[in-house]
Amino acid sequence: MNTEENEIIRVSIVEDHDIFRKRLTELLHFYKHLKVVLVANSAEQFFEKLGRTAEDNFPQVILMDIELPGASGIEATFQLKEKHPEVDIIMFTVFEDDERIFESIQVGAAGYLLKDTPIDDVVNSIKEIREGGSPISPAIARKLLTMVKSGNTPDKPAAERKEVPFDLSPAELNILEHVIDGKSNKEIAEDVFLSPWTVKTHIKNIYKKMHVNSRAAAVRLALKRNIV
Amino acid sequence: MNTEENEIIRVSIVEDHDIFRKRLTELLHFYKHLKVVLVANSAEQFFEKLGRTAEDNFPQVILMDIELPGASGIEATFQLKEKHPEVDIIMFTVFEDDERIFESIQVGAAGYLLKDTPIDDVVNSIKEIREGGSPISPAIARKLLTMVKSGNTPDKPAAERKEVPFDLSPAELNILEHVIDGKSNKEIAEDVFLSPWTVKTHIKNIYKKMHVNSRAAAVRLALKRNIV
DNA sequence: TAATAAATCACCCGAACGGGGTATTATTGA
DNA sequence: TCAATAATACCCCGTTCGGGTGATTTATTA
Repeated sequence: MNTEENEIIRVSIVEDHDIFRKRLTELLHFYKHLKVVLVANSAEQFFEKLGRTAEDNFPQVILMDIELPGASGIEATFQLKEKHPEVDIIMFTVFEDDERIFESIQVGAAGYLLKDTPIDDVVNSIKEIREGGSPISPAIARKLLTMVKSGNTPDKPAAERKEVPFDLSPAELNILEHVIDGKSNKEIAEDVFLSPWTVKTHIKNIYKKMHVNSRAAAVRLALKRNIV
Repeated sequence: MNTEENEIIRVSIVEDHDIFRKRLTELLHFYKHLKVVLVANSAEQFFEKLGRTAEDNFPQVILMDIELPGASGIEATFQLKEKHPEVDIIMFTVFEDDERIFESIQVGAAGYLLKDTPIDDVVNSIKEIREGGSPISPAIARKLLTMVKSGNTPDKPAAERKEVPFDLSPAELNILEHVIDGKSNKEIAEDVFLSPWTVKTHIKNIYKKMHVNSRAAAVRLALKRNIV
């Protein structure tokens, strides 16, 4: 779409495994149309460094490990996409985990590669994703096909996909449901036997966790992601 | 699963394009672990020949052209799977057609390959499908990924995705979408080039039609009923 | 046990919301 | 053609919301 032949693509690597991260960084340095602008070993460090990054050095493509200590790569991807939807994210994993593929797609990752993908393919994927593509390892593609066949799709059954995103507390989850029902804080307070102030506090915390700032947005997100 | 190293796999080809069919047949003959037991140029001929096939010569894997004259390859796959669910079917196509991918999967095809797939990959796919895999061309895998991302899944039939309850006017529908996006009246007004007062009036009318009295409730109803 | 985190309650403020009106134009359709 | 119906715009008023700040209590766990 927007890639000139010799444009330099700014790449970022988020990976906790020291050796893997170093080797990958070194390898990418051999490709002169790529520039590794930011390397982090955790989501926290990534965001911390990102905050100190100048606009013209902002990463365009991020290779994100799906298994990160602390905030997972999926959570990090979600947060990043909220703020910077224009950034392309490729998830990296050693696993062919069903759930995580869909989760990654849902939070906005466009690509999904196994860690043993040959470096040339990784580099091609970076280019491809910049052009609007969705690079994906063949092994994962097959998995995906199987999932689609069995109807195990993300928008579908709530029953089969049970986990709770945004790690909302039980109380928060409960209150969120009331919000979805269109109730006011006062009404909710009466229902759950809490002070309206407390309900309000909970809702503020829910907003923070979900990265929204209104009831409508919270309802939409909650329903879209089936957390009710 | 059930493949011994030197088992001979019986393969069938259903393809109306004469030259392509012949070339493919010839190519497969070079692989001694494959045996082309049945070649047809249409679904009708295929079933006709199949009826006269002895049990011990029954095809185990079928390479089926998706674009057949008369009954399509999808229709043929459906019928064949009814009678012989144990047969593995790989759909062959020159197109990367969205609908057909899902249709093929739905009727029971396990693999989906582009016709320009290198012969070696075709042969590998035949082996793979016998082992319970789902061979798929990378280009198609990407398409599939995009489809899953956009939620354009076959399980949500196109029909029920479209209906518009509450007979909201186009303007109201438009504004409702903005509400679902969590926007304020003022923001919506700017987006749709209307006065905030007008937006408010519209929203009040939307509430009346939907029998709700808050944004959150409207969002929930709209999403539950797929108005958007 | 000491430090931390989570849950609860409280207050202020400005902005946005929802509900009740009224009025002016099209547009249409009987 | 004339009446009904949208669509548009505006006002008032009381309520609710969202954000910021901070206190107290209760697990939790390091």
